[in-house]
Amino acid sequence: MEQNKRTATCGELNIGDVGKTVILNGWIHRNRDHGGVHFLNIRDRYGITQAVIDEEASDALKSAAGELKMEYCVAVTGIVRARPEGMVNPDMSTGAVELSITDLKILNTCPALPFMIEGEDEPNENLRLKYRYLDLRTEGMRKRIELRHKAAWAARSYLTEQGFWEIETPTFIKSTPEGARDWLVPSRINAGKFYALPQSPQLYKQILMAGGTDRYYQIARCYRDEDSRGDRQPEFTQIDLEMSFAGRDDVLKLVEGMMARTFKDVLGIDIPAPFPRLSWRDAMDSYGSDKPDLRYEMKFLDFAPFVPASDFGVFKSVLESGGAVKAMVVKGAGEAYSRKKITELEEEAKKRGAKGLAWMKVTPDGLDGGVSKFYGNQAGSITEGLGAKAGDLILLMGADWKTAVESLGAVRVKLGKDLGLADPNRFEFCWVVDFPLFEKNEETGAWEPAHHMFSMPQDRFIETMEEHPGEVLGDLYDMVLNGNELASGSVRIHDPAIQSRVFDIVGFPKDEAERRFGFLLEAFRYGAPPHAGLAVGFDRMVMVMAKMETIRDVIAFPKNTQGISPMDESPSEVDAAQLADLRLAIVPEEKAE
RNA sequence: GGAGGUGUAGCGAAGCUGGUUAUCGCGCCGGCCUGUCAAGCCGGAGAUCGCGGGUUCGACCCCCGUCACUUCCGCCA
Repeated sequence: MEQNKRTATCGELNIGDVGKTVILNGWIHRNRDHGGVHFLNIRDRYGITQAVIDEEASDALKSAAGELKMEYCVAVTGIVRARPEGMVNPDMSTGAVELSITDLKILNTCPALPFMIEGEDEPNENLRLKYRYLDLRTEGMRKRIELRHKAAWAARSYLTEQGFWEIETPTFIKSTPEGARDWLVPSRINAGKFYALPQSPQLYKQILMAGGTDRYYQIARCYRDEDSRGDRQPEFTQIDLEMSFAGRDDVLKLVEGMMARTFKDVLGIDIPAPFPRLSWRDAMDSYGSDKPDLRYEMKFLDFAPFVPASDFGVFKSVLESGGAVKAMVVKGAGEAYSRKKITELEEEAKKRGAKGLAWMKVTPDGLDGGVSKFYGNQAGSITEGLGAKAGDLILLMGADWKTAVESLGAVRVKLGKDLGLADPNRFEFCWVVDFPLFEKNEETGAWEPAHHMFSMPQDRFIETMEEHPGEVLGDLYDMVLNGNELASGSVRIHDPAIQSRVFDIVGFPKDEAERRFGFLLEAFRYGAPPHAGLAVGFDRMVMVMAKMETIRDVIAFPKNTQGISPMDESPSEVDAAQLADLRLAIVPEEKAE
């Protein structure tokens, strides 16, 4: 008798199953009691199936069904039957059939819900996080978690086929000065000493290369004690990889293949490779960002040629002091952008240090509004030079080069959003390469590593890099997708002599280097191979694939922006005995600095 | 560390320029209903308007402070 019944999922039943007796395990998604006939939508991970208790059902069954509330966990047994003529629901994958219930078992009950599963209104995020187990029952979360799994699976398959080994590296490590703050873990056995949680497996993967591993990857949890953002969590996941006897182009080619494979397997989308490459300088100069969104054009143009012949003093003095004047043409925005909306754009620019944002509109008769009175006499050559047409808005930014491009870049991003230029269905990858290796700290005047201290200067700079550190370009590369920095990597230094010179340039004391990561430098002395690698921000990648705005929506149990998990209320205080064990004491707030 | 936004029944929102019995939808509770699928109809309960202070005859509304959430800047190789 039992062999005639089988467990089915709520997503699989269709017209071919008519006549079968099946058991559905799931949750009461919707409950529609019509008095005579009673409909139940049973939901599980696979879908929703309508189950029916007919007028003719036994009183026992009817009264059991009367107990049901939303999200009760149930096992229903019944016979699959075709829905009556005209009752097929074309919006449901199982809409041609329904289950005529013969037996109903309540596996667990559920109180009134804090929010409805798949309700008309989305509850606020903190409530979703507090009841994440309910949120995970929604189709959206379920699909995103599935997508994440598939993306990890695709990456793993690809890298395995390419000869990579997945190797786990420690998550209790030595604190290293990498820029971001380390999370610290106190050691009980070695009281007074701390492990750090890794910001990335960087040092270990380089040591794996020294260990002859050749090709390593890891889907690695990383930890950074910095303020949260929509795309930043205190713990996050990277696809971390490293290759020996490889240079930049080997890594880029491999990762292009990995992206193509992942997008094909998960979304069925063909990603054309190779990806366009932009130098850091060109990316900044044309888009004002080292992670440009290439789904829309709006490249910056040089406005300097038009400055000398005008009386607009601001731009003149900018050029005299060695700055830049950049123009951006916003197609067809002349009408839509009132003074008020332009002020909003200006605010965006001011956040990045700009003093203002100049503008003018192109009309059939020339230039109008804003600074047009200074440039009207050059209207023809300006519109021609910038490729602007009647109806366009011209935005102008003058400042030192960095401030000019970065602030206009912020305006470009805001326009992209406001005007809906960023098509969510497009995926535009690019590489940004040739980053400067060193950056001057404006306050101290000291040279600092722009990325980290283990990245290789490009060959042509090595011999003389001490002379002009600011001009040295590194073998560094970022992968960018739709304005998101999705991956970052570099060719690493494997030569202790070069490493030592880099330490000198950034003023990193030898003895401290020895103390902090002497083990790595030591490893390099023992025939370490040249190597290069990269790490993909896995959460961000999945976020973009899922067309979400925040990585919290693609992480099963994220922290909120305050670093708190509303569900389990971590972080929490610990009791005195635990602290005593660790020989730690809490400094009262008023005494702390 | 800084700037902006939000906070009104379990949930999502409305509440105008200071005077309302604080409104609506969903959910919840009770009743009716043989075909719904966001079921429908009738009835009901449920709100110290985030918290504290102030101005005022009178505050959801104005002011000050504070807390929470959130976006952005700083920060984040």
